[in-house]
This record gives sequence, structure tokens and C-alpha cells, in this order.
Amino acid sequence: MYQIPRGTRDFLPEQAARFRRLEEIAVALASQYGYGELRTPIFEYTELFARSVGESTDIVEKEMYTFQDRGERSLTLRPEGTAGVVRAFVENKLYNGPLPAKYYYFGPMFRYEKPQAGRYRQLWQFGVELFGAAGPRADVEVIALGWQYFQELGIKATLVLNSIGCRQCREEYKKALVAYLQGRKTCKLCADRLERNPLRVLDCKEESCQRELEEAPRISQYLCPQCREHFERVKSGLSALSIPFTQDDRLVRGLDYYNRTTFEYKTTELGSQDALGGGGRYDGLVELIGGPAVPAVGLALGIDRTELMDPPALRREPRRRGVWLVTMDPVTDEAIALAHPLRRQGVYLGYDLEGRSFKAQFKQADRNNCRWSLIIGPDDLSQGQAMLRDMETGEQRPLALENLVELVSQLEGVK
RNA sequence: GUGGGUGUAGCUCAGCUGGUUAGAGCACCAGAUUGUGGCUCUGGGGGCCGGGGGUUCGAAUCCCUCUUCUCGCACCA
Repeated sequence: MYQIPRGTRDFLPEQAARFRRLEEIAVALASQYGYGELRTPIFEYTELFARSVGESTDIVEKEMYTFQDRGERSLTLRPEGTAGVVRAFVENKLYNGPLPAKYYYFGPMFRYEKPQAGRYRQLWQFGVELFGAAGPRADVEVIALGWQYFQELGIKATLVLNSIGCRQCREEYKKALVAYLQGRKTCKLCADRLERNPLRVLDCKEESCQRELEEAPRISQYLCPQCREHFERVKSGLSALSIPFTQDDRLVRGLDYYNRTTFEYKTTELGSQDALGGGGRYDGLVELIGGPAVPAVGLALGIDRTELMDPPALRREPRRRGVWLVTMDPVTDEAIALAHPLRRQGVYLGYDLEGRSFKAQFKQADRNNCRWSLIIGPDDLSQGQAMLRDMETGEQRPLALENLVELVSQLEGVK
């Protein structure tokens, strides 16, 4: 028997509907904030992710689905959404349009990781990217959008905030960090990171490295005056909007392109998978990808985990709706022909396709949660009428065949 | 990256120390009710007991091995 690939899943109708709702709410919210949809390919040239996400990140080092196509180009299934959006922004020269420019996306991402609850190899993200605004108000707007999403869904999330500074102050910090870590025992990978990208040591998974880091210098102590000012204004901006947050100067996040503001939405309800979403500012990335120096800030929210939180906004009471046609040979085709026009009126109409007994047909009506059963059997036809049965009360009454479609389509609960 | 658990019907699981044709509940289909759902009763279909190898007269059960799914920790969405 064929099996679904590890870390992927089928969405059966009920869960697919929940996901669709999560997407609708996200799209409505993004539109309301002035973001337009930007769809990019599911795969890009590998080089794009290596450059933008960062060569020495976990994602690029060990989590990418990379393959060669028949033209021997190296392609990679997108592990995150920002790189593709930035590529499209640059390639389509969108920086020549009015700025700031705002885009959102919703779709699957791919990471080769060990699956567990709330962690998948094909995962869904909703993200927004805001280009061309360098000031802290842009950071605040993006953070507020994500915050509102969880609020609307009724999910309890907390916001964690940090600033990792700009290129200049990070250089200072790097030096201090390297000086501190030199001579201390780190894992093999971190010894290498220490040379290539010392900041990555901060979120090393090895316990020994984490222990060594407890006393390490903190980035917050090395922010330059401009970065410090920016950070302060982001914080006061959030406070002005009554968005609560905590500060955590260990929050560096797993991608290289961030600078200044980084943030994460967290939960305590999913165990180890506590990050519902996150983002930050990435001022140098557009330039790195070949565009002009356009500042940017964005976020990405994990939809799988959001759904796992069982958002109250998704809970709906099942209600009976629609009409089930009950009929019998030899008049089955005639009855279907009479009822079928209801579908053109937007009515939910169902009927048995296998010539089952009356009893079985009523059972199907019930199981399909129909509000009404419309009975058009040989006896009814010969009397020029149909019978209408209310599946909630069991009451039944005759209906004239002449204006059947009109009568039925005006009943309550048929759509 | 690391540590556990698990695999028997579509689903949830039972099957004690190896012993005939492998069971239950739910679900499905049918009948009781030859034109009436939700309740009840009766019957029915459906299993290479995850794969391979071994021990044995005999393996779902014991041993080895591969594998699947899943959960925790770390990190991330």
C-alpha cells in the first residue's frame, strides 16, 4: 500500500475547512491592512535560499529539500516565504512603484525535519512583507497585524521582542562574543560557527553550549545609539497600541537576514513547539538579492500550529441544511429531473445513486445532515404531488409539483 | 541532533505464561418495518496479526533484524 510521505498529511474535508477558514481570516486581515497577495513559486533556485536565509543556518545546512531538474539546475522547495517575495520584489522592479509596498502570502513551505506534533515537513505559513519603510512604525504595524490575527482567532499568544542591532553594532557584539567564547568548550559545529557566524552559537542545540552561554555578553548591551532609539520606539509604539510584550535578548531567530527588530509569538500550550510565528526587520536583504537598498520588515505565522491550538473562532455548531431527494424506480430519473433545478437556485441537494431502499435513503438524508427530505415516489407522482419531510420534527406535508422548485428553494435551511 | 513508545478489521483496541477455523465495540451494508432517519434487535462483508529471517510438531504470542507511525527534549513555524 502506498503511504503518504513522512511529515506530510492529508486534509480530510473537515480539517480542510478549518484550514480554509484560517486562510480566509488571514487574507481578510492582510487586505484590511493594505497588503496585496504575492504568489511566488513553490521552488526557487537553491542559491536564493542559501544567500538570503544564510549558508550557516540550520535551514540551509540540513533542512532543505534540494533537487536537480533535468536541466541540471539546483532547485529547492521553499523552506520559508520571505526569500521568494524579495526575489519577486526585485525581479519585477516593484521598488519603482509607490513605497511602502505591502505583500502577503499563504501557502506551504518545506523543511526536512523530524516530524512531531505541530512540526511537519510540509508546513503552512501566512506571512506579510512590508518594503520601503525604515522607521519603527513599520515594525509596529507588522507586529500588530500578527497580534490581531491571534486575537481574532481567540488564541492566547504572548509576544517576545528583541533587537539584534545593525551591521555596525553587531560587529562589536560579535567581537565580544568571540572573545568570550574563545577557550571555552563548545560543540564541534559551534567551533566552526565561531569563525563563520558566531551569532549562531546563541541558538545551538547542544546543552553544553547553552551552559557556556549563560554568562556570555548580551546583544542588548552593544546596540548603537540609532538601534537603541529604534528599539525604544518600537516598544513604545506597541505599548501605545496596548499590545503587551516581553523582552528576551536571547531571541536571535534562525535566519541570517534579520537586523534590529526580531519577534516571536509564543504559546505555552503546544509543549516544545511553542513558536506560533515570528519575524523581524531585514534591511539589507533586498540589496543582497540584487535590488536597491530598500528596508523591509515582515512576519510569518505557522498555520499548522495555529490550527492545533483549536482557535475558538473556528468552532461552529453543525446545523442541518439542504434537501435530500427520496425516490424509487421506475420514477427515479423523473424525480431527479424535477429536483435537479434546485441546484441552480443554490440549494444543497443530494440523493441516492445506487437504487437503495426508502429506509436507506432516509438514513442517508439523516447522515448527510439534511434539513428536509423531498419524497417523490411513484405514488406521489401519480397524485401530482411530492411529500416534504422536516428531518428535525418528523412532520410531513404535501407539495404541489407545479411550483416545486420555487416552494422548496424558499424553505429555511436549504442552502 | 537526541531520547522514548508503537504497529492485530475502515477506526479504537483485547488476545494471559506459544496450542484448532484470530475476537470485541464503533463504523459500513442488509433485514425485522415489501414508502420513512435518529433508538432497539438480528444477520453480513471485511484481517498475508508492519516486512523478512530464526526457534518449535505448532508463532499474533518467543528471539534477531529491517521498517512504520507517533510522542518528548533541543531548535524552529
